Amino acid sequence: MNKKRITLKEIATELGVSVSTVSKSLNNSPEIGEETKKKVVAFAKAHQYRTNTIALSLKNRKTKTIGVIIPEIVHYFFSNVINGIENYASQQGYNVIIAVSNESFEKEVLQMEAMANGFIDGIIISLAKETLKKQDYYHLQETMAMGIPVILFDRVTSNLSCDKVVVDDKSGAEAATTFLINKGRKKILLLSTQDYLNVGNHRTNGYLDALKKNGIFPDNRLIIKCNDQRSSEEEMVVLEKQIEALIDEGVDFDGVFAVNEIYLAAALRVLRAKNIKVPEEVSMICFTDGVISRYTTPRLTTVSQHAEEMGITSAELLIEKLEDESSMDKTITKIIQCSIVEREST
Amino acid sequence: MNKKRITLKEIATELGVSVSTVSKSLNNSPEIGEETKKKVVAFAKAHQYRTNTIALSLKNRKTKTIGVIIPEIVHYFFSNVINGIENYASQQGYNVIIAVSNESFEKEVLQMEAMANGFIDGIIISLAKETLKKQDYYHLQETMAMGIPVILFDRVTSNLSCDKVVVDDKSGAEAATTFLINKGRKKILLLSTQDYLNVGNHRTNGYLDALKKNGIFPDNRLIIKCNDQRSSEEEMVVLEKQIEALIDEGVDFDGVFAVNEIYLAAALRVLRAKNIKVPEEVSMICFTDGVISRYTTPRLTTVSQHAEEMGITSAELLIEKLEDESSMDKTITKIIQCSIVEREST
DNA sequence: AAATTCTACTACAACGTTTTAGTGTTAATA
DNA sequence: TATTAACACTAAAACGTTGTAGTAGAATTT
Repeated sequence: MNKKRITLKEIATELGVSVSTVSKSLNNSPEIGEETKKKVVAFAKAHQYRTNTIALSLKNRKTKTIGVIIPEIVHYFFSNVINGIENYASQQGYNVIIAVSNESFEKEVLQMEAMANGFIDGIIISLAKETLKKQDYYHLQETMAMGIPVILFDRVTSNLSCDKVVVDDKSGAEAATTFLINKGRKKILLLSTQDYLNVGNHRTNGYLDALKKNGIFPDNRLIIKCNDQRSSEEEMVVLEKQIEALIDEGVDFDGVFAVNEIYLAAALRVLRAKNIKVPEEVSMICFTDGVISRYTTPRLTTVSQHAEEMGITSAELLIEKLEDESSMDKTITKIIQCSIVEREST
Repeated sequence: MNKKRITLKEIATELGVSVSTVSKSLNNSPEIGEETKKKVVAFAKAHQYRTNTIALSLKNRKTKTIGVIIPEIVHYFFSNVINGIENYASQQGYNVIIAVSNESFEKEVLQMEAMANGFIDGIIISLAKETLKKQDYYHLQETMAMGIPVILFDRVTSNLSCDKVVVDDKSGAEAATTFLINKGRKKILLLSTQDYLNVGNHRTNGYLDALKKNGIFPDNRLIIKCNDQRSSEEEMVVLEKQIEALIDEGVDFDGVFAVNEIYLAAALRVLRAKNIKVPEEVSMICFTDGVISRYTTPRLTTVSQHAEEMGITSAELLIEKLEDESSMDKTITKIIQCSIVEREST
């Protein structure tokens, strides 16, 4: 029960030397004689001296801690990004503080302020849906003005001038759609989100481009834009009903492209209920290479966004900004390419 | 571009008063005259004064930050626990630092040391598989000896005397098994883990107890203990092969109880391939009320461990220890009851 | 008028480090 | 022998707060 950690001062008085001597000995400074150094180091080890990081931070104005704000943590993509960030950061001697905005603008602002006042050297953030809808970025501008570097990932905005890491959503969607077309599919159902989410927007554009390049005229009845509500459970029921209605109305399709695996899983459930064979009759592909895709029957072909790589890249960008003063001025946007993971649904 | 935050000292010289006057004014101390207070507060607001948390932490020896170490973050259960912790903590004005042990003993020790030397007031941890196998808890004892409160959750050990939050795994498993028995099933396949994971152990015992209480003699061929390897992808292939072999050998079963949803999803794939109807011919239930269970066909009936509640409870326990000195001596173990979420697989 | 109490402040130590600028010795150089 | 250099160390400031103790001057009491 040592309760209290020993300090430099205590070691100093105990050993009859000055505080500076102790500090320098422990930092192996050439100013101190070998004898003394040995003595101090031995004593420190024996008493389990651990340098007080807080005092250090106060002195250096660096905390070696980076803050991450994400919309959700129970989420395959975001938890993978965190994983990447945490991996790279801890390897570089940085701690990671996590905050969750829960897709709420207000909470995002609160969390951001808490962080900016707190222990962090820089922030990595993916914007909440509400923030994107509101287009209010004052809290971000404020922390940037305080000299705190901010990295935006995935959910970004062009209204902010800072480093960004994004997925090449459009070309990923184009590739996915083209993938289905190359399998001979022409009537491809798109399950997307509302347009204010740039993610959904880009993916829809990629889909349309792929059709155009292949001389297929888009059919509006085959484009469903899900109304992203808070409760995804209910959202799914609505989506399933929509797809069912489509089939009942006799709208025909031979492929499905969804902007996330949940939407595609919902579609798959409907098709199975209707006894439509996948992939024979309908070929399916989606964004988010998550857990669901691996455990449905058939397993889903997906577009992987390389979430972990995004995390690592974001952390790299931030830590470079933190360690190299001169990198503060320029802002970089890194684009992560998607890749298709083929499974049984195509 | 304010770059640097204003300090008390700067406000003081600017206003021609002392630093203490500024500090006291901002803390609304009665020692200071109303006039001066107003002046200081106005100036501070105008210059966006934000108190420096690090200096405060150094002074108070409190960081208002709690550390969480989990085996994995891309994991439905753990990310939900984090969610609970983060929610409660941020509501109580605490920050949350996350570290991932990746199921490795070595990394757990490293992370623990980093945290103990760092910015945290207390630690919430779920032990890595390797740690449980090794049964080496020195790093935990050491940080506890330093006076840092530690809360263990889910993956706990009786060798450590500290607060714990656990799921009632045994009775949850018993309830799940009984649930199948009540549906008229007698030959229930158990998919569990190696015994050194107390979690798997408890659940196996719950399963056996349920059988015994219902006068069913356990069949060893119906108990599969998966070898938990690093790569869960390969692990699944092995498990699927095992189940397939079982069926091919003519070992008959009419129910499956798995200790997590991945195992059950694997089983479901095999049954579908063999054209065995779920739930008509085989009734299925598993632990982990995660995303997979909601999107398979049929949806899986599960035992929910109330992960978020575990997180909240852990955070409550820790914060109480931090804020109330007198609570430091006694150690509490909180047991979270499971509950069954019935879906289509039973 | 002298003593006491308020009022409205200020000075300074402390939290635990690191770092810059010394300060005596002793050894080497001119 | 006087000067300089090297060595091994110490003192003190600084990082930004807060809280305790102290201090003028005014107001009140005796």
